[in-house]
Amino acid sequence: MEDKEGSNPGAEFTSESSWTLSGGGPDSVSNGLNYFFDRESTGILSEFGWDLPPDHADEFGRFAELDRTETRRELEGIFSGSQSCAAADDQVARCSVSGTPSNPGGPAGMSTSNPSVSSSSSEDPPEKSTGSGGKQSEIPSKVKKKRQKRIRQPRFAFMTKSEVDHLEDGYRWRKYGQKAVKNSPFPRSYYRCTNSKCTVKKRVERSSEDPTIVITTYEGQHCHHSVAFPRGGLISHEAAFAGQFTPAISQLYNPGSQLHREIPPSITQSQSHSHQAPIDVGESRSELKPTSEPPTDEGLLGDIVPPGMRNR
DNA sequence: CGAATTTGACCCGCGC
DNA sequence: GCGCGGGTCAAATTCG
Repeated sequence: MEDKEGSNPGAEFTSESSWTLSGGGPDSVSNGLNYFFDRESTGILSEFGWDLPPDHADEFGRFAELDRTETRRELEGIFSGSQSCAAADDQVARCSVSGTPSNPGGPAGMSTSNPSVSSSSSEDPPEKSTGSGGKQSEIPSKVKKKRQKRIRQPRFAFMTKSEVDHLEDGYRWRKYGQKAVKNSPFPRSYYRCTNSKCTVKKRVERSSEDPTIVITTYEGQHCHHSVAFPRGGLISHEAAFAGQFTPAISQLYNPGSQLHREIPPSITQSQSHSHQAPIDVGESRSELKPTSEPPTDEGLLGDIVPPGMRNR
């Protein structure tokens, strides 16, 4: 079986190591590592709840809100056609966030407005957790209970060059499903945060195009601390994050700007991976394009604070 | 023994 | 309206 992600407590999980995606890994896969950010990814951060200065947000705010349909389609499109992503540039990946269908305010709202919004979209789903939606086996196959409508929450996908599927991100996840992915020999795994109050989910799959690339998609925001970062550290992490991020961003877009909030869920992993990058889940495949000149900052995303911590 | 994972079935939404 | 594929559930199984 596989080692459970996040199963290892923060003990050996220094904020630095855990959130560092740079290919620092002992066995980083040969090629380069690091990851790259581009406009989209930054926008995503914002969309996902990481506040970016307005100007920045605006600058990177090309993340149009997507209605559920688009969202889903884009997302699926990207994944099913992950080739596009991977193909874009074997070294580059991107991320994106999809809008929250049920949330009129849309992702944008939650992003820059206020910290507490984190729950705005990620909380409403009374749909699950309680299993409300669903038990079906317990009912006669003929009288199955209808599930509640699925409520999509903002998503944030990352492409990571890694040999392991399970990337440490400081949270504990419970696998609740696995599905074969069309056009891909690799299955997609579904995980849910083990925190009962947390509705965050994530999907993990490998790119059919490049098996070394792991695509991790997060949905929702954590409402608790990560295992890796039991408490505090927010400031420092923030600072660190901003400090490390800004350069990269400014490098590409607008110097002087800085991130204000934490980082998205997971972007980490402790094992072998050579690089990771966010994927724009909300963008159409056709728009996926490699970043012109990806920064090679190894610490680019080191020291990140998961969204969930922002509420602290 | 409790927790996590596996796995098949079922539901839902979308495209045709 | 139908079929397909994604996403989720939960019983069974495995693991610590």
